[in-house]
Amino acid sequence: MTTTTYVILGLLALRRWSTYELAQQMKRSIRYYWPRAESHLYEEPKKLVALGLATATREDVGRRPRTVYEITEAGRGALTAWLATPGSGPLVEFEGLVKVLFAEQGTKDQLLGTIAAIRADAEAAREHHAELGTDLLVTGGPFPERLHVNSLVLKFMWEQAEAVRRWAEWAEGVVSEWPDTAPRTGDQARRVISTVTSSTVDAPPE
Amino acid sequence: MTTTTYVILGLLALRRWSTYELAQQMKRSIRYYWPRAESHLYEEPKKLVALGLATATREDVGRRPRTVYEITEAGRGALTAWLATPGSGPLVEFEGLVKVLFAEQGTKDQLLGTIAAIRADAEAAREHHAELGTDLLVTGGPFPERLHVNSLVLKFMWEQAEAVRRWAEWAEGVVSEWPDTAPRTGDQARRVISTVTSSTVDAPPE
DNA sequence: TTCTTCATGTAATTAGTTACATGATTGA
DNA sequence: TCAATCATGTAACTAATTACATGAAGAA
Repeated sequence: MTTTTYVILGLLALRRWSTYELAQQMKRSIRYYWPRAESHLYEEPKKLVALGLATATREDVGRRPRTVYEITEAGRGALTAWLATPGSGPLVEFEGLVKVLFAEQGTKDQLLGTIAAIRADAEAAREHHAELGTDLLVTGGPFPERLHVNSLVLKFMWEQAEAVRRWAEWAEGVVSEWPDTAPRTGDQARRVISTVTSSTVDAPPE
Repeated sequence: MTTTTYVILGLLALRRWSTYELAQQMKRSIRYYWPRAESHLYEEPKKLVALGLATATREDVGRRPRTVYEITEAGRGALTAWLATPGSGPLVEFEGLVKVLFAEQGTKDQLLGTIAAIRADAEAAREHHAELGTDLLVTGGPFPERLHVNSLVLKFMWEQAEAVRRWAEWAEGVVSEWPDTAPRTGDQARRVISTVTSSTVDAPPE
């Protein structure tokens, strides 16, 4: 049982889904904090069936079969048990930031390009979350009775995207004042770092 | 060549390292945005050598051999070329948030425990970044001439951790007012969501 | 001397990805 | 009726992890 398996199990606790529907639902928001390849999702629920936590039903669409999954009582028990231990904190993989770290090996334009891409990315994510929010407000979404938990998650995602966007905007300003990316004595860098170390006790900046 | 390979290559551009030193350096900060198992780092530089981007030197410590790697000119070229294309945006994997999403399948205490763990995690990360910052200010770090790029990266990491911490604090307040985690009509949730959707044009909240 | 921690890897396993394949449906 | 897209998977591959092993150095 991986976290991915429990994600499927959690969705199955809400209703029965075909695998394709599960994949679509993941696209809607979960993939932003639990990203998995679509094709992988066709494999995962089989584990649940093998463990007796879900049942699979073969249905026919034309001549073509599809599989619909349903949670069992044992499945609900396993899900509740899993919720008892706090999960791991956010794990971030950020290639763009690696490129910022080694920016002196490249040109200033390359660095500005890297930061601009980060910003565009963050803006797109923020837009997506805002649209999802609008949909939840207007239609209530597929599970209107779950708005209370959905709002917690949505707010988190939006704040994350916004934090990235703000950083990128700030970094663009800083870097654009540099003559190039060459090593230098770090007077400005010192000021930046001291805002970080001191704001641990002070109020957040900006 | 994966991003991990380029991370090693980037470090080799700064000086020669033994594999153990590379692993230690990754622990210092890079693993917060490019996390890899320590043992994996012993395999990765071999690829660089095979491609002619680095050279390996066997040295002896007692009867025991160790490998020290050095970048080649071809390696510097490959690194610069890699910096030309903007990398991918932040990829987040956050099991804790999945547990928040399915919180109605568990108890209110479980949810509060999950959020508390997220907060503790974020506070620890923030502390680590602040300590790293202090070290950079006091000693200059191993590469004082690189303070300008290091400050960009450090600020990003700190802001991320702080955003998570703020969210967790806020979520604790919200959830503690709930009677339980059961599904409900979402008046409060609606207010939360509308701050998200509207603040896309307005100023950031709080 | 013994224990612990530092230092340096190897081997086995696995979770996950990319690439591919193909039937069903719908709109032009 | 043709093309595009929706829907449903399978197969092959690989990047990365966990678990293990062991020598060196320093502390008790």
